[in-house]
Amino acid sequence: MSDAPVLDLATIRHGCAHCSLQQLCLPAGINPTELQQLDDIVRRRRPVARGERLYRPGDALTAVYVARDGAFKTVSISEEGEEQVVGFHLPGELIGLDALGAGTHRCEAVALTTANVCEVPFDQLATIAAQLPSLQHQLLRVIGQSVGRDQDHLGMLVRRQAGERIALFLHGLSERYRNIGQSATQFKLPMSREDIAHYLGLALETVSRGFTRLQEEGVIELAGRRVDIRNPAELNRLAHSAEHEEPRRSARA
Amino acid sequence: MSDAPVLDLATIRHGCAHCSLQQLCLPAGINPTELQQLDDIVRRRRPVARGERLYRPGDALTAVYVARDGAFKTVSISEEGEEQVVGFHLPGELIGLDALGAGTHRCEAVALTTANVCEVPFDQLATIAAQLPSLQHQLLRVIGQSVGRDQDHLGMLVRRQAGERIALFLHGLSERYRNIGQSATQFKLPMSREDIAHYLGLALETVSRGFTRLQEEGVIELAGRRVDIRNPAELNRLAHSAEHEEPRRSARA
DNA sequence: CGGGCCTTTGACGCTTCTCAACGACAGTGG
DNA sequence: CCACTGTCGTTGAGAAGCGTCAAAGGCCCG
Repeated sequence: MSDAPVLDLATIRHGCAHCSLQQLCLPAGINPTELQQLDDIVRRRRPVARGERLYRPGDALTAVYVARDGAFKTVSISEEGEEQVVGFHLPGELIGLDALGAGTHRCEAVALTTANVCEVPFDQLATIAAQLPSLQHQLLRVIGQSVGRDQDHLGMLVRRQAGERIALFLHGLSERYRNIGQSATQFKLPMSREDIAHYLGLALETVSRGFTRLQEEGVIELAGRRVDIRNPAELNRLAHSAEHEEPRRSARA
Repeated sequence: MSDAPVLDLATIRHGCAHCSLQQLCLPAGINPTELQQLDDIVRRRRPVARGERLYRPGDALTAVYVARDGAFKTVSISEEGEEQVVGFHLPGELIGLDALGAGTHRCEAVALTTANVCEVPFDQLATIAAQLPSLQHQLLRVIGQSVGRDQDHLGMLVRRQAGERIALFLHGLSERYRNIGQSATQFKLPMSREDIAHYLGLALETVSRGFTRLQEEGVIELAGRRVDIRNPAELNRLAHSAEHEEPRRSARA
């Protein structure tokens, strides 16, 4: 009783003011006194276990969520029971916006790893956002960024072939890790090949083959879910230009 | 000079209070006195010609737009110059949210037909939304609906084959026309086959073949861009279940 | 009435899906 | 400590859907 896990308490006690994600999350750009108001409504939850859900399809919109660490996927289930992965969510990226339209969630949000999550009651967030222009502004910005990621996602799916989608996926993930201050070249994929397939609109075998091919070409090094990007320039090239083009002589020519 | 086109003036003078889209647009659910505040900032523009753009990629976010009639597409251009149609926008659906994240537009918004547009200066909208909780609420709702349409779009692209995507597209369009009080079974497509292809992630020839096939099966009647949905139940079935399944005996069995 | 754009249709090749089996790895229990 | 079992990932072979190229027909607008 007297000694709960040290790390958890430390994390939980720290408010937004001490959070390393502060500048990427809702608090970005709002001043200290305003921050306190936001902080007051944020609930910091105990770790969420891998596979746990923050909400399910049909649940009423009660809160939006942000992971402080770990990763989530949001999934919509088609009528035939097939999973469609709508998005992956790294620390600092808002989760739960799928309920903004109808007031109930369209997706479910599943933890891909053990994760610590901040829960922001939505009504209260809307209320104080109305009082704090900078928070309102930031809320819209964060929503907009989420829309932007969805559009990037769309861009991966339309008229791109498998290898290109996979390069784009790795490249995007790499950028997002860089953004939150982690290594952009070495990381562990929090999601399975199947999740990636359902995200990219491919068969999981195709994803696996694509990874293998990138490894054979020396672009990445794979060990299960560990990825090491050996040739970021080439990955970038594969992601942004047609694949059939022959490899360039020099990296930047 | 003294007599401008009658219809335009009539439309322009009518404020939100007299607009048939009132309940689908930003004013939904807000009271008459509040409506006036919103109305005061809305600029109603002269008709926009087919092919005209409301904004281009890189433009600063100055306003969001709603068509009162006509239709728009939002397009993002890939580095290779290929068009990707991000969305189609019917009357009452907000246009311009792609700039929420970064403050500059990612897409361009092109009129597919001659159209009348309301332009809502974004800063002013944010300001009065902070003062009017019901408007703030509705703004978030409308943004959420837009996110929802994007997710529906995503759902069309992932692991669905051509015929299914096309059925889904027609079905969704039909629903949206119904929503704005137009016929759900007979309408003129405002966009070209190529636009549809770029929206569905298919080759335009594949779209054309898909339409032809639906016509051969008696599901729709085609005459250029005029569509008549003869068998909505079957269209619905094609859109929501696997295509390979043999046709059902009765409509609801 | 002419021109250009949009749409349709055909034939062929390739990417990717499907089905199937095997291999790697981690957690579990003996 | 090791065998066991289930999940996950890899690899192979064959089929099929779709993209590509090509050409002709139709519609709208000037």
